[in-house]
Amino acid sequence: MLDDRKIRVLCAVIDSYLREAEPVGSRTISKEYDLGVSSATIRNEMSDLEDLGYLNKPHSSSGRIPSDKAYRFYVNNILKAEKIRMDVEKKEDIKRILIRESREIDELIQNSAKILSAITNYTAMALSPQIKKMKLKHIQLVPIDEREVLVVLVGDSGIVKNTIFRLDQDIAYEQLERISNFLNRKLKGLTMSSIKGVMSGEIFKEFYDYKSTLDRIIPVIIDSFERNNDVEVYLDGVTRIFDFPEYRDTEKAKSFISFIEDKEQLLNVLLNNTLKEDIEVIIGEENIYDTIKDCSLITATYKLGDMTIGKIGVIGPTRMDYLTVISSLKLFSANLSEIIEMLLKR
Amino acid sequence: MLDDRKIRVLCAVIDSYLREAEPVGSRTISKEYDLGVSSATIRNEMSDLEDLGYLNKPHSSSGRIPSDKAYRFYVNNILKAEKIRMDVEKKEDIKRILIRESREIDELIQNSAKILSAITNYTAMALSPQIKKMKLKHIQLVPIDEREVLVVLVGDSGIVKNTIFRLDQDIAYEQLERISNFLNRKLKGLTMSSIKGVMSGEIFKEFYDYKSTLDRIIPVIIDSFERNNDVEVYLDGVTRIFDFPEYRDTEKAKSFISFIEDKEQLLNVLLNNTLKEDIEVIIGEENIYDTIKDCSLITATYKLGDMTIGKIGVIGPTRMDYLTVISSLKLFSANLSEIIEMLLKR
DNA sequence: GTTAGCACTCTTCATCCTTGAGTGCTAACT
DNA sequence: AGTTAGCACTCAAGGATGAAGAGTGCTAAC
Repeated sequence: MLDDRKIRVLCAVIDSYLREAEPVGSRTISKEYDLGVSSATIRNEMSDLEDLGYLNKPHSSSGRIPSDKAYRFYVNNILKAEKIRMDVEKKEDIKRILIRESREIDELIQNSAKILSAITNYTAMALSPQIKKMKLKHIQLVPIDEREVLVVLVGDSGIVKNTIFRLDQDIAYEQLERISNFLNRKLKGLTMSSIKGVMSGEIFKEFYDYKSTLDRIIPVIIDSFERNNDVEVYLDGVTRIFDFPEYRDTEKAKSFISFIEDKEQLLNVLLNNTLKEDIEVIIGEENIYDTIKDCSLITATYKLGDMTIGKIGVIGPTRMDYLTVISSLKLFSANLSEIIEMLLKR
Repeated sequence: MLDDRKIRVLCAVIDSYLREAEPVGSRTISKEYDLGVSSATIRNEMSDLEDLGYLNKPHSSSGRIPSDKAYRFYVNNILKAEKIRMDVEKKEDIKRILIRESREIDELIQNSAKILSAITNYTAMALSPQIKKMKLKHIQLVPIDEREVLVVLVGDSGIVKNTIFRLDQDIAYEQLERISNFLNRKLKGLTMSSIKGVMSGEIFKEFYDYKSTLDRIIPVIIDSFERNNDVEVYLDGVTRIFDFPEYRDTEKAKSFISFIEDKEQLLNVLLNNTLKEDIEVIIGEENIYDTIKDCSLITATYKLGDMTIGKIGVIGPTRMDYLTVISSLKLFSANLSEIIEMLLKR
């Protein structure tokens, strides 16, 4: 579709624009990029590229800037093909820092966002592990007093969730103990999200003696999962957006930050998409929210074993250093998965 | 020190400037505030007020704007004296909403910040209850497997803190059980912060049989308090700062948001100060951080019983609607204390 | 197909001027 | 002695103008 020279011109425009944040003229390219043709030829090529939708002009006598389509082409065809390989040394450096600074998983995720933002100079965000995907390692009912019971759920990633609930009738300590043991036997090893189905089903039949008690406790436990949408989103470097000339305008900065501050939208954006690819790049208009249609969002997943349990990503103007961001993210993706596994076996 | 007319002029300047955000001229005052004197007289008064440090001029031929000293005078002498009384109806409205929307304490605090920001149009922040001030209601050691133990601490406000720790030696279930009971007996009712002292002291003597086990467990529990500085800060309406003309400038907005985003600084500011007054007003230069020397910060406390356990506040430009903010905060302070008590007795 | 050359477009920036709001001072008034 | 009117002066804000510069698109020649 695009011949070789058009691609080289396009890449030159992108490269220049990524660095300078100014519309790129034909003369700039002919002087600074060794394409072996004159500015007039490049002018013609750029005109073609504009017709094809890869370049835009802010006004009739200005240089060109890359369109979303250009960035998409760049990411899919130029970057994917070549040179994104991991800098092993850098990876290990970061790994060392992360391990040194992080004692718990949430702290690890938060530190990752911090370092990622520092490395890339963009706003970074990271999702804490999703508890619904965890396997249950232990469940315990702890009596606090005659009327209060604490349900403690421990996941295999060491994440703990607890809920206190009150009963309208006393429960004997031994009874709780037996229910605790029973639930443990039945539920241990299941993923948190599958527990719901099991709980409402067979358990009652198998453990009929305690039906009246279970009747009261189980809804509480299920409810605790229902409400358990509290995946934490860690942000770092929010104000870096101000460093980009495209956000000099207060209105734009405001709408960006409003978006970032809205946890719900942020979760939608981070969780909505497929999780199929390890690295996902969403460019400008591809975003589902209008407020960030001039932003690009790049996310990577991290895993526990072979299960994807969380995400880490970067958001910034579409004029983004895709190469650096993507390679940084690959590195974080790998590191996080490794460190989490390590933390758990510690 | 200030005669009556000077005070009236000063109040007029403040009133006008709070509303218009523009330097106030003598003519404006003589026309819009019924002081019964001509603009020339007001001009003389304003000149005096400038000499006394209550007014400033952005440039030699502009109107005056109030200084920090003026706002301080206004808050201390004008507002304190009169008209800050609680709008009981409004208080009850808000109380109803808060109760309806909040099931847990943390949710309550977060919702409070949200509503406070919506009411005042400033950035609101709220501190979750400080766990160190809580009384311990229950402590439980839950065995997860042979080498792992979960320590669960339940505070009297229902806040739960847990830490998993690993032992280098197996512990029998019954032994844990007995330690658990023992710790409960010993520590229940103490404030979290006083536990540290007790733990490292007498316990060993009284329970010598378990010394070897306690030796390993206790440091972990203490450590969990040490690290337990994780008071949550909830923010809401961060981007409202953009609505104020004094923050049109991107640099200013950036430094404000950088400050707000830095949890550590924020905690310092919120916790550093005395807690003596129910309502605390910090104006401009009185702030300890340079980045917010053109902001005012108004905070209120909320209590559990007679113990102050948290704070809620508002931050914005020194040109702030002190009256509205202070009366709103009084109302939230009262509501929060009442609702928390209610939630706990539920 | 490529290139040089040129007319044309459009933004940016500096300069200049006008306008208007506001002050400070002085002299007259009560 | 305090108050006021009047006036000269200052300064910021806004609009108009014009030159400079970057860039394009087209044409004609290579």
